[in-house]
Amino acid sequence: MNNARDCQILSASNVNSGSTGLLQLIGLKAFNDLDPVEKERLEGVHWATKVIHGGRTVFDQGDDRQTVYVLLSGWAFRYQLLADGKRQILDFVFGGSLLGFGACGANCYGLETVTDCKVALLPYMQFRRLIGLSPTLAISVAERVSDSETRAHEHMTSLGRRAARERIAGLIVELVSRTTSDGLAKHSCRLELPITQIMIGDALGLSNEHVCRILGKLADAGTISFSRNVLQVLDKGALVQEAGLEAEDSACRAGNEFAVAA
Amino acid sequence: MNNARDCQILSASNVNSGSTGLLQLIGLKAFNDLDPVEKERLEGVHWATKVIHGGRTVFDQGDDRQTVYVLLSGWAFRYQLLADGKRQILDFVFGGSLLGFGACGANCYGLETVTDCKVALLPYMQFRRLIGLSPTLAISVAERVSDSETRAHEHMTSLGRRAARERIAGLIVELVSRTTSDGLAKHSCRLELPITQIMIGDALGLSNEHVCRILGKLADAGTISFSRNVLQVLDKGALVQEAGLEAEDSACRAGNEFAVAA
DNA sequence: CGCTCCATTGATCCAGCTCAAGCTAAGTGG
DNA sequence: CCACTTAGCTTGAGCTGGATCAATGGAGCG
Repeated sequence: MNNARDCQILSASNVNSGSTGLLQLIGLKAFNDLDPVEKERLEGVHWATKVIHGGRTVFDQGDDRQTVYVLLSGWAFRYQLLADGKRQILDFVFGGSLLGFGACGANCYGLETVTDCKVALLPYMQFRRLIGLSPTLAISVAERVSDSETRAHEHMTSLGRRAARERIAGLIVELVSRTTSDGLAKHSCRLELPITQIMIGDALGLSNEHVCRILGKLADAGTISFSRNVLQVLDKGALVQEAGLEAEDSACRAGNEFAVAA
Repeated sequence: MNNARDCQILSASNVNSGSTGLLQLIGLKAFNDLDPVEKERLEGVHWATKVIHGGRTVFDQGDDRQTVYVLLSGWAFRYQLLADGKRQILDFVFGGSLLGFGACGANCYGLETVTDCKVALLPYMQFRRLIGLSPTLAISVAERVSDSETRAHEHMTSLGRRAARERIAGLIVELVSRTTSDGLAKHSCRLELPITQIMIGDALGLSNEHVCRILGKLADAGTISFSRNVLQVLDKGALVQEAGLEAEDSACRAGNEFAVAA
């Protein structure tokens, strides 16, 4: 998906691969701007990397925090399960996401891969110590978490106050805008979404049957097509309108506008 | 509500009142453990404090970030509005909450006071610079945001996958456990909740009529009573069961278990 | 080839919404 | 002190969006 981005970052730098996770977190520019002391500290840490196959549970809700992951490539999702087996997908994550970090001692969500995923990882306590030594990293972490919180808030609003059709259109808009850098601008686009309708349902609080019906209706209307994991947005404007966005939310999209002018 | 806690913190310290916001953020213990350099930096910053009356909008969704607030006492809530006027309350906040912080340039939610609120505040850019100078503060911020994200995730799961009755019971359990230090333990308790049924509905994605009916049913069952802003939990066990919790979620409750052993 | 997972379509049902109306209580101004 | 207003609570009746149940049809895969 956005492996392209990873490769760029990797090829643009001459850092040893043990710092890949770090780079994903703070970005190449911030890394180059680091003061020498901090840079040395951060570079001294070796991040393990590993590939996890698709459809695997990386950790479960309730597990003790042992590891912090930075997703380098591939798709995964975070979820919570209820006693009766119902599942809520909290969000879909891909390149750059920080996973497994949190204030309390246990993970409050599970993580499952969708496609094969490359991850960088660090023992939790080591990561913890590291952010105490590097303000730049600490700020990046705060920002990552804040981004994710913002996404959670948008998602909550959809679940609580939007109809099924709006939720689905909204999710598509979100995924397109997060996975492509230019998808937002174009009238139409084509994009591989490795997720099932069941996952869409679990993310949006809908049954898979209903998701299917509504995707069908959106297709009938000529707004999108979605089959065999290939999504085509045929009419961006109509889709955004279906999502009930447009006016609002345009506010919070951009990345880190505030550089830290220390 | 938990003014008690504030007062404790204030009286236990001999710090000038300009640091109140800071103390709420990082806690008294962490403050005393600070290394001298960092402590001096943090103490050099004067936080303004101010009282905002109940029922006021502090900032709107979409407003530029200008100020970071730390809520010292009182109740408020964060919300998002849709084009058609529907409102989603993201969460209720009270003493200790960090508000208005985020990675993007504009606030993604609005903030409205419920009761009169005392807040400590700092210009956004100044706060930004400050966390760049103090890893301890940066970590606190990351943890605050992470706590809030965790709450958002729980809330999302309720909205997406739980029935109205479970959502309402769950919200009550959450509020009781967040506002009291011992309410969790007792079989029954009494507590002033300054929120309306309309707010409960907007938080849980329900109509106020439905909230009313279900509160009535929970009262009929002898689980709670709620009138004139006074909530009584009569049967804690039954309430928790109604919420469909118990097994899960016990995991993520405690505060900061990981001290930074640098 | 058979298994399993997912998508699709139809039929039925119900939780929660909407609309409507009356009630209570706290202001508020004369 | 009372009339009037306003905001929130309560209750009833009917409707509907989306769930549930059931059955069928691919499609990858061991």
